Amino acid sequence: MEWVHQPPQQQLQQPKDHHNDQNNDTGNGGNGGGVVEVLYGKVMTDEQLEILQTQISDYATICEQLVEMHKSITDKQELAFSRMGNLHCDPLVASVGNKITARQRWTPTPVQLEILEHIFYQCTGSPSKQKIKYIAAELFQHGPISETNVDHWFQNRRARSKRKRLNISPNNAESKVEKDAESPREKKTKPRNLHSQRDSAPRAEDHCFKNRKMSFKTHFMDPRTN
Amino acid sequence: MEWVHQPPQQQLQQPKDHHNDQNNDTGNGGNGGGVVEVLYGKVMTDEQLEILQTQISDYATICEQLVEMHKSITDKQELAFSRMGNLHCDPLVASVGNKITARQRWTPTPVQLEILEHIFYQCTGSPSKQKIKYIAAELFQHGPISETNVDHWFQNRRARSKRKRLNISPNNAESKVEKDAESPREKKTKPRNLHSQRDSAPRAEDHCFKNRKMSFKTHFMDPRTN
DNA sequence: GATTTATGAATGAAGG
DNA sequence: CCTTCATTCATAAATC
Repeated sequence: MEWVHQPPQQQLQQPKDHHNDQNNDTGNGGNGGGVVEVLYGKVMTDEQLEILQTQISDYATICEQLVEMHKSITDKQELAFSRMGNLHCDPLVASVGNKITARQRWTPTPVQLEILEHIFYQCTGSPSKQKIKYIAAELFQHGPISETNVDHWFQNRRARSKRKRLNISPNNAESKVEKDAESPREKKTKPRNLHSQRDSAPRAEDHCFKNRKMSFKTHFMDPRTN
Repeated sequence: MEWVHQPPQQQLQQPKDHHNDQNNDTGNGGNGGGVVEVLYGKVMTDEQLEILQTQISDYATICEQLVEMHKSITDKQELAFSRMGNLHCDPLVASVGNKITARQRWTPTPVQLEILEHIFYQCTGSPSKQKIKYIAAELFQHGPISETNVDHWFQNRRARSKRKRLNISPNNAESKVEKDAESPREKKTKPRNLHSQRDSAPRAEDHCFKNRKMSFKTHFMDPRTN
Protein backbone atom coordinates (compact mmCIF):
# COMPACT_ATOMS: atom_id res chain seq x y z
CA MET A 1 0.00 0.00 0.00
CA GLU A 2 2.20 2.61 -1.12
CA TRP A 3 -0.51 4.95 -1.82
CA VAL A 4 -0.75 5.40 1.75
CA HIS A 5 1.98 7.79 1.51
CA GLN A 6 0.56 9.80 -1.20
CA PRO A 7 -2.81 10.96 -0.22
CA PRO A 8 -3.39 14.58 0.06
CA GLN A 9 -4.08 15.21 3.54
CA GLN A 10 -1.55 14.96 6.05
CA GLN A 11 -2.24 13.12 9.08
CA LEU A 12 -4.39 14.62 11.58
CA GLN A 13 -3.61 13.70 14.94
CA GLN A 14 -6.02 13.95 17.58
CA PRO A 15 -5.54 13.31 21.12
CA LYS A 16 -8.87 12.50 22.35
CA ASP A 17 -12.00 11.21 21.09
CA HIS A 18 -15.27 9.96 21.78
CA HIS A 19 -15.76 6.66 20.42
CA ASN A 20 -12.66 5.50 19.17
CA ASP A 21 -13.07 2.40 17.55
CA GLN A 22 -10.23 0.56 18.59
CA ASN A 23 -8.90 -1.74 16.19
CA ASN A 24 -8.89 -4.98 17.67
CA ASP A 25 -5.43 -4.60 18.56
CA THR A 26 -4.77 -3.02 21.77
CA GLY A 27 -1.19 -3.36 21.50
CA ASN A 28 -0.28 -1.19 18.71
CA GLY A 29 0.12 2.46 18.67
CA GLY A 30 -2.14 3.98 21.11
CA ASN A 31 -2.94 7.47 20.30
CA GLY A 32 -0.21 8.29 18.03
CA GLY A 33 0.30 5.35 15.90
CA GLY A 34 -0.83 5.76 12.45
CA VAL A 35 -0.46 2.31 11.42
CA VAL A 36 -2.24 0.72 8.68
CA GLU A 37 -3.71 -2.26 10.07
CA VAL A 38 -2.85 -4.98 7.90
CA LEU A 39 -1.95 -6.86 10.86
CA TYR A 40 -5.14 -8.67 11.05
CA GLY A 41 -5.76 -9.16 7.50
CA LYS A 42 -8.20 -6.40 7.39
CA VAL A 43 -7.20 -3.23 5.84
CA MET A 44 -9.46 -1.34 8.05
CA THR A 45 -12.21 -2.01 10.43
CA ASP A 46 -15.77 -1.36 9.62
CA GLU A 47 -15.80 1.58 11.84
CA GLN A 48 -12.88 3.03 10.09
CA LEU A 49 -14.56 2.46 6.84
CA GLU A 50 -17.46 4.46 7.91
CA ILE A 51 -15.30 7.15 9.24
CA LEU A 52 -13.51 7.39 6.00
CA GLN A 53 -16.76 7.56 4.24
CA THR A 54 -17.89 10.30 6.48
CA GLN A 55 -14.77 12.19 6.00
CA ILE A 56 -15.05 12.15 2.32
CA SER A 57 -18.55 13.38 2.54
CA ASP A 58 -17.43 16.05 4.86
CA TYR A 59 -14.77 17.02 2.50
CA ALA A 60 -17.26 17.43 -0.21
CA THR A 61 -19.45 19.52 1.99
CA ILE A 62 -16.68 21.67 3.14
CA CYS A 63 -15.65 22.21 -0.35
CA GLU A 64 -19.10 23.28 -1.28
CA GLN A 65 -19.31 25.62 1.56
CA LEU A 66 -15.95 27.07 0.92
CA VAL A 67 -16.79 27.67 -2.63
CA GLU A 68 -20.02 29.28 -1.60
CA MET A 69 -18.34 31.39 0.90
CA HIS A 70 -15.66 32.30 -1.41
CA LYS A 71 -18.10 33.23 -4.04
CA SER A 72 -20.22 35.36 -1.88
CA ILE A 73 -17.30 37.05 -0.38
CA THR A 74 -15.61 37.89 -3.54
CA ASP A 75 -18.81 39.12 -4.97
CA LYS A 76 -19.27 41.60 -2.34
CA GLN A 77 -16.23 42.30 -0.52
CA GLU A 78 -17.70 43.56 2.52
CA LEU A 79 -18.27 40.55 4.45
CA ALA A 80 -15.89 40.90 7.14
CA PHE A 81 -15.77 38.67 10.03
CA SER A 82 -15.43 40.58 13.09
CA ARG A 83 -13.78 38.02 15.04
CA MET A 84 -10.45 36.91 14.16
CA GLY A 85 -8.34 36.87 17.05
CA ASN A 86 -6.60 33.83 17.81
CA LEU A 87 -8.96 31.49 16.46
CA HIS A 88 -7.89 29.25 14.01
CA CYS A 89 -9.64 26.71 12.46
CA ASP A 90 -9.31 25.88 9.13
CA PRO A 91 -10.26 22.52 8.30
CA LEU A 92 -8.66 21.61 5.23
CA VAL A 93 -6.31 24.26 4.64
CA ALA A 94 -4.87 23.90 7.96
CA SER A 95 -4.68 20.28 7.72
CA VAL A 96 -2.54 20.58 4.81
CA GLY A 97 0.19 21.89 6.77
CA ASN A 98 2.25 19.57 8.68
CA LYS A 99 1.20 20.24 12.08
CA ILE A 100 -2.29 20.34 12.99
CA THR A 101 -3.84 21.45 15.97
CA ALA A 102 -7.06 22.77 15.75
CA ARG A 103 -9.99 24.03 17.34
CA GLN A 104 -13.13 22.33 16.95
CA ARG A 105 -15.76 24.27 18.60
CA TRP A 106 -17.78 27.05 17.18
CA THR A 107 -17.88 30.14 19.30
CA PRO A 108 -20.47 32.74 18.59
CA THR A 109 -19.36 36.23 17.96
CA PRO A 110 -20.79 38.89 20.20
CA VAL A 111 -23.10 40.03 17.51
CA GLN A 112 -24.32 36.57 16.77
CA LEU A 113 -24.92 35.95 20.39
CA GLU A 114 -26.89 39.07 20.75
CA ILE A 115 -29.08 38.21 17.86
CA LEU A 116 -29.58 34.71 19.08
CA GLU A 117 -30.56 35.87 22.49
CA HIS A 118 -32.93 38.31 21.00
CA ILE A 119 -34.61 35.66 18.98
CA PHE A 120 -34.68 33.44 21.95
CA TYR A 121 -36.69 35.85 23.98
CA GLN A 122 -39.27 36.29 21.39
CA CYS A 123 -39.87 32.77 20.48
CA THR A 124 -40.16 30.41 23.28
CA GLY A 125 -40.68 27.37 21.22
CA SER A 126 -38.02 25.78 19.22
CA PRO A 127 -37.41 27.27 15.86
CA SER A 128 -38.42 25.18 12.95
CA LYS A 129 -35.83 23.85 10.66
CA GLN A 130 -36.68 26.43 8.20
CA LYS A 131 -36.30 29.13 10.71
CA ILE A 132 -33.01 27.78 11.76
CA LYS A 133 -31.86 27.88 8.27
CA TYR A 134 -32.91 31.43 7.97
CA ILE A 135 -31.28 32.40 11.20
CA ALA A 136 -28.09 30.73 10.25
CA ALA A 137 -28.04 32.58 7.01
CA GLU A 138 -28.58 35.83 8.78
CA LEU A 139 -25.91 35.17 11.31
CA PHE A 140 -23.52 34.10 8.72
CA GLN A 141 -23.10 37.68 7.86
CA HIS A 142 -21.64 38.28 11.20
CA GLY A 143 -19.34 35.40 11.34
CA PRO A 144 -18.97 31.79 10.49
CA ILE A 145 -21.82 29.65 11.60
CA SER A 146 -23.76 26.67 10.45
CA GLU A 147 -27.28 25.53 10.89
CA THR A 148 -26.12 22.87 13.22
CA ASN A 149 -24.59 25.45 15.42
CA VAL A 150 -27.82 27.34 15.58
CA ASP A 151 -29.75 24.24 16.30
CA HIS A 152 -27.45 23.25 19.09
CA TRP A 153 -27.46 26.70 20.48
CA PHE A 154 -31.18 26.79 20.83
CA GLN A 155 -31.28 23.37 22.23
CA ASN A 156 -28.75 24.14 24.86
CA ARG A 157 -30.21 27.49 25.58
CA ARG A 158 -33.61 26.05 26.13
CA ALA A 159 -32.38 23.21 28.23
CA ARG A 160 -30.23 25.32 30.43
CA SER A 161 -32.76 28.00 30.86
CA LYS A 162 -35.20 25.43 31.95
CA ARG A 163 -32.91 23.73 34.33
CA LYS A 164 -31.98 26.96 35.91
CA ARG A 165 -35.58 27.72 36.42
CA LEU A 166 -36.22 24.48 38.10
CA ASN A 167 -33.17 24.17 40.19
CA ILE A 168 -31.98 27.51 41.14
CA SER A 169 -35.22 29.18 41.66
CA PRO A 170 -37.72 26.70 42.84
CA ASN A 171 -39.62 29.30 44.67
CA ASN A 172 -39.89 31.77 42.00
CA ALA A 173 -42.15 31.29 39.11
CA GLU A 174 -39.53 32.00 36.62
CA SER A 175 -38.23 34.79 34.72
CA LYS A 176 -37.13 33.95 31.39
CA VAL A 177 -35.62 37.26 31.28
CA GLU A 178 -32.06 37.06 31.75
CA LYS A 179 -29.08 39.07 31.25
CA ASP A 180 -28.95 40.80 28.05
CA ALA A 181 -26.29 39.86 25.74
CA GLU A 182 -23.76 42.45 25.54
CA SER A 183 -20.29 42.05 24.48
CA PRO A 184 -19.20 38.79 25.83
CA ARG A 185 -15.78 39.02 24.56
CA GLU A 186 -14.86 42.22 26.14
CA LYS A 187 -16.00 41.53 29.51
CA LYS A 188 -18.13 38.74 30.33
CA THR A 189 -18.09 37.90 33.85
CA LYS A 190 -20.18 35.55 35.56
CA PRO A 191 -21.31 35.72 39.06
CA ARG A 192 -19.92 32.79 40.77
CA ASN A 193 -22.29 30.08 41.19
CA LEU A 194 -22.59 28.16 44.29
CA HIS A 195 -22.43 24.86 42.81
CA SER A 196 -21.21 23.42 39.73
CA GLN A 197 -23.42 20.91 38.30
CA ARG A 198 -20.59 19.23 36.77
CA ASP A 199 -18.95 17.69 39.65
CA SER A 200 -20.16 14.26 39.61
CA ALA A 201 -20.31 12.48 42.77
CA PRO A 202 -17.79 9.77 42.62
CA ARG A 203 -19.78 6.79 41.85
CA ALA A 204 -17.87 3.74 41.48
CA GLU A 205 -19.81 2.19 38.78
CA ASP A 206 -19.64 5.12 36.60
CA HIS A 207 -16.11 4.68 35.88
CA CYS A 208 -16.78 1.60 34.07
CA PHE A 209 -19.11 3.02 31.63
CA LYS A 210 -18.33 6.53 31.60
CA ASN A 211 -15.36 6.43 29.51
CA ARG A 212 -16.33 6.46 25.98
CA LYS A 213 -12.97 6.97 24.69
CA MET A 214 -12.07 3.59 23.82
CA SER A 215 -8.51 4.21 23.82
CA PHE A 216 -6.57 1.15 23.38
CA LYS A 217 -5.54 0.98 26.82
CA THR A 218 -8.88 1.26 28.26
CA HIS A 219 -9.24 1.03 31.85
CA PHE A 220 -9.77 -2.55 31.86
CA MET A 221 -8.23 -2.69 35.11
CA ASP A 222 -9.44 0.33 36.68
CA PRO A 223 -8.95 -0.23 40.32
CA ARG A 224 -11.89 1.86 41.18
CA THR A 225 -14.14 -0.60 39.70
CA ASN A 226 -15.47 -2.11 42.70
CA MET B 1 -20.32 3.78 -2.46
CA GLU B 2 -22.22 6.63 -3.71
CA TRP B 3 -20.38 9.06 -1.75
CA VAL B 4 -17.53 8.83 -3.99
CA HIS B 5 -18.05 11.67 -6.19
CA GLN B 6 -16.00 10.90 -9.08
CA PRO B 7 -13.28 8.67 -10.04
CA PRO B 8 -10.39 10.92 -10.21
CA GLN B 9 -7.96 10.34 -12.86
CA GLN B 10 -4.99 11.58 -11.25
CA GLN B 11 -3.64 9.01 -9.11
CA LEU B 12 -3.23 10.39 -5.78
CA GLN B 13 -1.13 13.19 -6.59
CA GLN B 14 -0.68 15.27 -3.76
CA PRO B 15 -1.13 18.85 -3.81
CA LYS B 16 1.52 20.55 -2.11
CA ASP B 17 1.33 23.12 0.32
CA HIS B 18 -1.90 24.68 0.84
CA HIS B 19 -0.60 27.01 3.23
CA ASN B 20 -2.64 29.59 1.84
CA ASP B 21 -1.83 31.80 4.57
CA GLN B 22 0.79 33.34 2.61
CA ASN B 23 -0.90 35.84 0.66
CA ASN B 24 -4.20 35.34 1.93
CA ASP B 25 -4.97 35.42 5.40
CA THR B 26 -1.60 35.63 6.55
CA GLY B 27 -0.69 34.95 9.97
CA ASN B 28 -3.51 35.76 11.99
CA GLY B 29 -2.61 38.37 14.21
CA GLY B 30 -2.19 36.83 17.45
CA ASN B 31 -4.76 37.75 19.84
CA GLY B 32 -4.73 41.40 19.65
CA GLY B 33 -5.72 42.64 16.33
CA GLY B 34 -6.82 40.53 13.53
CA VAL B 35 -4.42 41.28 10.88
CA VAL B 36 -6.11 38.99 8.64
CA GLU B 37 -6.80 41.15 5.84
CA VAL B 38 -7.50 38.60 3.37
CA LEU B 39 -10.58 37.60 5.02
CA TYR B 40 -12.17 40.56 3.70
CA GLY B 41 -11.29 39.64 0.29
CA LYS B 42 -11.17 36.03 -0.52
CA VAL B 43 -11.52 32.98 1.44
CA MET B 44 -9.10 31.18 -0.68
CA THR B 45 -7.38 31.66 -3.91
CA ASP B 46 -8.48 29.96 -7.03
CA GLU B 47 -5.45 27.86 -6.90
CA GLN B 48 -6.26 26.73 -3.46
CA LEU B 49 -9.72 25.95 -4.54
CA GLU B 50 -8.43 23.74 -7.20
CA ILE B 51 -6.11 22.03 -4.87
CA LEU B 52 -8.93 21.35 -2.54
CA GLN B 53 -10.92 19.76 -5.25
CA THR B 54 -8.05 17.64 -6.21
CA GLN B 55 -7.73 16.45 -2.72
CA ILE B 56 -11.28 15.45 -2.54
CA SER B 57 -10.91 13.46 -5.67
CA ASP B 58 -7.91 11.84 -4.26
CA TYR B 59 -9.76 10.93 -1.20
CA ALA B 60 -12.44 9.34 -3.22
CA THR B 61 -9.94 7.27 -5.06
CA ILE B 62 -8.24 6.16 -1.99
CA CYS B 63 -11.48 5.22 -0.49
CA GLU B 64 -12.45 3.14 -3.43
CA GLN B 65 -9.23 1.34 -3.28
CA LEU B 66 -9.47 0.77 0.36
CA VAL B 67 -12.91 -0.56 0.07
CA GLU B 68 -11.88 -2.93 -2.61
CA MET B 69 -8.96 -4.08 -0.69
CA HIS B 70 -10.95 -4.45 2.41
CA LYS B 71 -13.62 -6.36 0.68
CA SER B 72 -11.36 -8.87 -0.87
CA ILE B 73 -9.59 -9.48 2.29
CA THR B 74 -12.54 -9.83 4.54
CA ASP B 75 -14.24 -12.21 2.26
CA LYS B 76 -11.61 -14.66 2.99
CA GLN B 77 -11.54 -14.46 6.62
CA GLU B 78 -14.35 -13.84 8.85
CA LEU B 79 -13.24 -12.72 12.06
CA ALA B 80 -15.54 -13.03 14.81
CA PHE B 81 -15.51 -10.21 17.06
CA SER B 82 -14.25 -11.81 20.05
CA ARG B 83 -11.46 -10.25 21.59
CA MET B 84 -12.57 -8.88 24.67
CA GLY B 85 -11.39 -10.06 27.81
CA ASN B 86 -11.60 -8.88 31.18
CA LEU B 87 -13.24 -5.71 31.55
CA HIS B 88 -15.68 -5.31 33.98
CA CYS B 89 -17.42 -2.94 35.82
CA ASP B 90 -20.15 -3.79 37.91
CA PRO B 91 -23.57 -3.26 36.80
CA LEU B 92 -25.48 -0.40 37.79
CA VAL B 93 -25.90 -1.04 41.31
CA ALA B 94 -25.69 2.45 42.25
CA SER B 95 -27.20 2.07 45.51
CA VAL B 96 -24.34 2.30 47.76
CA GLY B 97 -25.47 2.69 51.19
CA ASN B 98 -28.59 4.58 51.57
CA LYS B 99 -28.57 7.25 49.11
CA ILE B 100 -29.38 5.97 45.81
CA THR B 101 -28.02 7.89 43.09
CA ALA B 102 -28.62 5.45 40.45
CA ARG B 103 -27.24 6.05 37.15
CA GLN B 104 -29.95 6.71 34.79
CA ARG B 105 -28.39 6.28 31.53
CA TRP B 106 -26.85 3.26 30.08
CA THR B 107 -23.48 3.77 28.57
CA PRO B 108 -22.07 1.07 26.42
CA THR B 109 -18.80 -0.36 27.42
CA PRO B 110 -16.09 -0.21 24.83
CA VAL B 111 -16.56 -3.81 24.05
CA GLN B 112 -20.26 -3.55 23.72
CA LEU B 113 -19.89 -0.64 21.46
CA GLU B 114 -17.50 -2.44 19.30
CA ILE B 115 -19.82 -5.35 18.92
CA LEU B 116 -22.77 -3.14 18.25
CA GLU B 117 -20.92 -1.33 15.58
CA HIS B 118 -19.95 -4.56 14.02
CA ILE B 119 -23.48 -5.71 13.87
CA PHE B 120 -24.58 -2.38 12.60
CA TYR B 121 -22.32 -2.56 9.64
CA GLN B 122 -23.25 -6.02 8.71
CA CYS B 123 -26.95 -5.64 8.91
CA THR B 124 -28.27 -2.57 7.40
CA GLY B 125 -31.83 -3.12 8.31
CA SER B 126 -33.18 -2.92 11.76
CA PRO B 127 -32.69 -5.98 13.81
CA SER B 128 -35.78 -7.92 14.58
CA LYS B 129 -37.05 -8.15 18.00
CA GLN B 130 -35.69 -11.59 18.26
CA LYS B 131 -32.33 -10.50 17.15
CA ILE B 132 -32.29 -7.69 19.60
CA LYS B 133 -32.96 -10.13 22.29
CA TYR B 134 -30.09 -12.23 21.22
CA ILE B 135 -27.77 -9.32 20.91
CA ALA B 136 -28.68 -8.05 24.30
CA ALA B 137 -27.96 -11.41 25.76
CA GLU B 138 -24.61 -11.50 24.09
CA LEU B 139 -23.70 -8.08 25.19
CA PHE B 140 -24.74 -8.74 28.66
CA GLN B 141 -21.64 -10.73 29.05
CA HIS B 142 -19.68 -7.62 28.69
CA GLY B 143 -21.63 -5.41 30.92
CA PRO B 144 -25.09 -4.47 31.97
CA ILE B 145 -27.47 -3.90 29.18
CA SER B 146 -31.09 -4.40 28.34
CA GLU B 147 -33.01 -5.04 25.19
CA THR B 148 -34.35 -1.58 25.31
CA ASN B 149 -30.88 -0.22 25.29
CA VAL B 150 -30.05 -2.21 22.25
CA ASP B 151 -33.19 -1.14 20.54
CA HIS B 152 -32.57 2.48 21.24
CA TRP B 153 -29.02 2.22 20.24
CA PHE B 154 -29.84 0.91 16.84
CA GLN B 155 -32.52 3.43 16.37
CA ASN B 156 -30.29 6.30 17.21
CA ARG B 157 -27.41 4.92 15.31
CA ARG B 158 -29.44 4.50 12.19
CA ALA B 159 -31.10 7.84 12.44
CA ARG B 160 -27.95 9.73 13.02
CA SER B 161 -26.01 7.96 10.43
CA LYS B 162 -28.68 8.68 7.95
CA ARG B 163 -29.13 12.24 8.80
CA LYS B 164 -25.50 12.81 8.52
CA ARG B 165 -25.47 11.41 5.10
CA LEU B 166 -28.38 13.38 3.93
CA ASN B 167 -27.00 16.63 4.87
CA ILE B 168 -24.08 16.21 2.80
CA SER B 169 -25.74 16.40 -0.50
CA PRO B 170 -27.94 19.40 -0.40
CA ASN B 171 -26.29 22.20 -2.03
CA ASN B 172 -26.23 25.07 0.21
CA ALA B 173 -25.95 28.62 -0.54
CA GLU B 174 -26.26 30.10 2.78
CA SER B 175 -24.47 33.25 2.24
CA LYS B 176 -27.15 35.69 1.74
CA VAL B 177 -29.67 33.84 -0.04
CA GLU B 178 -32.37 32.82 2.16
CA LYS B 179 -34.88 31.42 -0.04
CA ASP B 180 -35.12 28.04 1.26
CA ALA B 181 -38.46 26.67 0.60
CA GLU B 182 -38.45 23.36 2.17
CA SER B 183 -36.76 22.63 5.30
CA PRO B 184 -35.23 19.31 5.49
CA ARG B 185 -34.01 19.22 8.96
CA GLU B 186 -30.53 19.88 8.52
CA LYS B 187 -28.16 18.80 10.99
CA LYS B 188 -24.88 17.56 10.34
CA THR B 189 -23.59 16.19 13.37
CA LYS B 190 -21.32 13.91 14.79
CA PRO B 191 -18.86 12.10 12.90
CA ARG B 192 -18.89 9.53 15.44
CA ASN B 193 -15.74 9.31 17.06
CA LEU B 194 -13.76 12.19 16.46
CA HIS B 195 -13.30 15.24 18.24
CA SER B 196 -10.62 16.36 16.25
CA GLN B 197 -9.20 19.56 16.06
CA ARG B 198 -7.39 21.41 13.56
CA ASP B 199 -6.02 24.75 13.46
CA SER B 200 -2.88 26.27 12.61
CA ALA B 201 -3.97 28.43 9.90
CA PRO B 202 -5.62 31.30 11.41
CA ARG B 203 -8.82 31.72 9.70
CA ALA B 204 -11.66 33.27 11.33
CA GLU B 205 -14.47 32.00 9.36
CA ASP B 206 -14.17 28.38 9.72
CA HIS B 207 -16.14 27.83 12.74
CA CYS B 208 -18.92 26.68 10.75
CA PHE B 209 -17.14 23.67 9.72
CA LYS B 210 -15.85 22.69 12.93
CA ASN B 211 -17.97 19.79 13.31
CA ARG B 212 -16.82 18.20 10.30
CA LYS B 213 -13.87 16.79 11.80
CA MET B 214 -12.37 15.05 9.06
CA SER B 215 -9.47 13.74 10.71
CA PHE B 216 -9.29 10.14 10.56
CA LYS B 217 -8.38 9.04 13.85
CA THR B 218 -6.22 6.41 12.59
CA HIS B 219 -3.98 7.92 10.25
CA PHE B 220 -3.80 4.94 8.30
CA MET B 221 -3.72 7.03 5.32
CA ASP B 222 -1.29 9.38 6.52
CA PRO B 223 -1.20 11.53 3.61
CA ARG B 224 1.27 14.06 4.00
CA THR B 225 1.18 16.82 1.72
CA ASN B 226 4.34 18.16 0.71
C1' DG C 1 -0.18 28.38 33.13
C1' DA C 2 -3.02 25.49 36.17
C1' DT C 3 -7.96 25.45 37.58
C1' DT C 4 -12.55 26.47 37.07
C1' DT C 5 -16.61 27.80 34.54
C1' DA C 6 -19.47 28.34 30.56
C1' DT C 7 -21.11 26.27 26.77
C1' DG C 8 -20.92 23.69 22.11
C1' DA C 9 -21.67 19.09 20.87
C1' DA C 10 -22.66 13.95 21.48
C1' DT C 11 -25.84 10.56 22.71
C1' DG C 12 -29.21 7.64 25.45
C1' DA C 13 -34.03 7.75 25.98
C1' DA C 14 -39.00 8.98 24.90
C1' DG C 15 -42.94 10.53 22.49
C1' DG C 16 -45.60 10.51 18.28
C1' DC D 1 -38.75 6.39 11.50
C1' DC D 2 -38.34 11.23 13.16
C1' DT D 3 -38.14 14.88 16.59
C1' DT D 4 -37.23 16.38 21.10
C1' DC D 5 -35.50 16.24 25.66
C1' DA D 6 -32.13 15.26 29.37
C1' DT D 7 -27.65 14.26 30.62
C1' DT D 8 -22.99 14.03 29.82
C1' DC D 9 -18.62 14.97 27.58
C1' DA D 10 -15.05 18.04 26.04
C1' DT D 11 -13.01 22.38 25.53
C1' DA D 12 -12.79 27.60 24.76
C1' DA D 13 -12.80 31.26 27.77
C1' DA D 14 -12.35 33.13 32.24
C1' DT D 15 -10.05 33.05 36.73
C1' DC D 16 -6.83 32.49 39.92
